[in-house]
Amino acid sequence: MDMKQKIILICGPTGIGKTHFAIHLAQAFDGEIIGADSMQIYKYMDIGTAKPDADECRMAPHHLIDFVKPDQAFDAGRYIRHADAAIAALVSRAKLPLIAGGTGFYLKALLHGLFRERTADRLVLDRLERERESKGAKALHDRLIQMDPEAAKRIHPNDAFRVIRALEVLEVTGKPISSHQQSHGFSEERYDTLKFGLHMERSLLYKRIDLRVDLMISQGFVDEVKGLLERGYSCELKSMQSIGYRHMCDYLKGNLPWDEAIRLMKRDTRRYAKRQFTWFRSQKEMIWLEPSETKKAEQLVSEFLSTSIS
RNA sequence: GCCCAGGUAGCUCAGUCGGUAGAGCAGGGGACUGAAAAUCCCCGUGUCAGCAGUUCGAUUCUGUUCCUGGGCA
Repeated sequence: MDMKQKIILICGPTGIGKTHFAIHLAQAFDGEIIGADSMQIYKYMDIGTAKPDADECRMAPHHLIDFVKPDQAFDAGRYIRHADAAIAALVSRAKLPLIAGGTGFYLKALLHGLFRERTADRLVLDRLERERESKGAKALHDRLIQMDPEAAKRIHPNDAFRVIRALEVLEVTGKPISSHQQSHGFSEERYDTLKFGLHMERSLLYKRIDLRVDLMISQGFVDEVKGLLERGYSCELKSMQSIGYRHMCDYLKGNLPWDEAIRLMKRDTRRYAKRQFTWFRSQKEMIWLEPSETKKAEQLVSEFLSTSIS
């Protein structure tokens, strides 16, 4: 029988201390860390994404970080392929893979796969997007009601992003997205996973977030964003529309006064952390720990590694 | 000490010609199948500062106490 590869997963909201926690386990179990973060993948975006620094990378090697240019397309499907390869490479060197990150969708995709092997059709998406601009989101949703009532029921008319995707899938594959989703159902278990979710009192986390934003500023975050613009990476890029980067763009373009830019950057980071909690809370078999409970985590990892699948 | 203006949601305030109240911001909950740090949905009970009085009924009127800000001494 084929045994699924054992991996450790560490997730939690931004700023809670995933990196530190993961490094601790990596050192304790001869492991290496594979990031699961949709923004830390980008080169030149270091301060604002809170990438692990040189010291931290020395303490434990990190993978899937800092390897994509800010204007290159990336998505969950590509993430799976890279992560699978990284896991296989670690296993071949007898290293324990520790997946650490805050992008819930990437983690879910890695653990359960996605319903189809092809990437979204950019041309079709763009055409639908233009149609939304001229006819409105409601018109697209009305069409979805006709063509895929099942999906239309689950997607809110205002969520143009998902309405467009559903129409694109229908057009490109000839099958409604709802039937793809139904037959896939995230039922596949691609790895044997021990899942840690880090949590702490909300007000405490928010204080840490506010402090971390101030720290980013003192580390030269504004210059980092200026540097990106000088390299030709515009504010319209998806990567540059992320938290912090979009706020600095607005400040540099004169759309926001400094204090307001900082205030909004902190607020939006807090809201992001809240959304991450919502995402991770709904995941099954999550072991919730405080970031300081590394001893307990070690114990659980030991037990996990000593049991074989039967 | 005196005079004036206030004390209403976590914050800034609106309002009730007497029938127990609502905006913005902050915040909370949720969704999520190849753009996910994105995208989208839902959520406002709070001794209307305390006490007493008038009234069928007071957060609203009256008195008084306390607190805050400003002015005069």
